[in-house]
Amino acid sequence: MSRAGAIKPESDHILDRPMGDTDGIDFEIIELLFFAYRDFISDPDAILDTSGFGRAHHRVVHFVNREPGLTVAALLDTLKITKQSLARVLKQLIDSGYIAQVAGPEDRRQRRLFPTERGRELALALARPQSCRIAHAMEGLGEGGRAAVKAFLSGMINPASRGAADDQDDMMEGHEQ
Amino acid sequence: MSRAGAIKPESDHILDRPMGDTDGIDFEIIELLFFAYRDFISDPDAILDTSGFGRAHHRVVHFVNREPGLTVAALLDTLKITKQSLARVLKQLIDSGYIAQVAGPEDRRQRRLFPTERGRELALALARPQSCRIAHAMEGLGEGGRAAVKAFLSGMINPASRGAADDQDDMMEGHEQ
DNA sequence: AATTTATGTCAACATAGCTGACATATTCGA
DNA sequence: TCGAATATGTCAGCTATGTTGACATAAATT
Repeated sequence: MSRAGAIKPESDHILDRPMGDTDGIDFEIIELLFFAYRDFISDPDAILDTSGFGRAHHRVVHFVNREPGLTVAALLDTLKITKQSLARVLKQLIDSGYIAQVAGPEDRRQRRLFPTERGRELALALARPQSCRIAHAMEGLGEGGRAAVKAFLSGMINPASRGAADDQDDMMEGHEQ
Repeated sequence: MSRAGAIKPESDHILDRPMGDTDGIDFEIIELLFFAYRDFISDPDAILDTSGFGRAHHRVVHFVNREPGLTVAALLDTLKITKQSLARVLKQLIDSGYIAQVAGPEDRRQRRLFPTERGRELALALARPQSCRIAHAMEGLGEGGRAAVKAFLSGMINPASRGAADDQDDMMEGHEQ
């Protein structure tokens, strides 16, 4: 038994009872998600530290490798950041030879983004430990369990922000290409 | 040459084939986690924006409410940040009356952290939409599916960093009373 | 009494977001 | 054809949140 017994709240109305699963709130899953995601990104973070890049670079390299030829606008939409924010990391990735730009074949204002071999290797190196972690977390789950995990994660995503993860259902403004 | 010109790939060896589930890497779950977590924290973010706090405050308020009376050292260990980083947000939360400090009953060097009523309300308000999102993502899953989700998330967490989420198995150095 | 521990604090710095303003090339519409 | 809209780039500065390193203080430990 730990805490909270002997301390003396002064006048400030202090609460010493833990916020538990009263109120019908699922604190267990909330915290599991927090810790799971934190450790999930710690793997690539360790690699990135050695190469001088950060998480922002990771995301860019990842999505460019997943959808070569995507436009800057599409990438901004996926990442939900501003172009000024993207510009900083994208420039570094281009200058270091991880990503290349090609003027759009039809609309030459566009800069379509492609990975170089180097960029592909980086993306794979970053994804590998994450995939291992996922495989480990999945082991012991049957087909139904794996399906449940996917359904759960999909259900956590805002319907509007369905990005590259499942890109059927690409509502109205499909003015890309 | 202010901008990178009419770009042409020429010699730079560009890849135009998507990085797919070749290589045995589970990109689908990697991306589902990315989008799920991003939308998961967008709910509290929206609330925090209106109250002048950020994600860092959210985490502090959350864990202090989950374990009233925890020490600064314990909180640092859970959050895995430096004390200087914590100090900034903790000071604001104390000054605004969301969290109170009480000298430890046995070791008076400690500052044990407790939520005020105000702090409890904030923590609940932040947790509520997240819990709703989780409930929505879980609906349609049976008992087995929910268990699979928990097992999966637990399996994603580093064994060493088991924090408040499941605190059985609180290995050796249990000098935290 | 000396040391260690728990915490606080100052200063400087890095990353990665943001807004606002403006430039340039290209496409599109009147 | 010309002017407006679009896709992108860029400059400047701000904020939030993390980092290191150095040092201060009070309380516990030896």
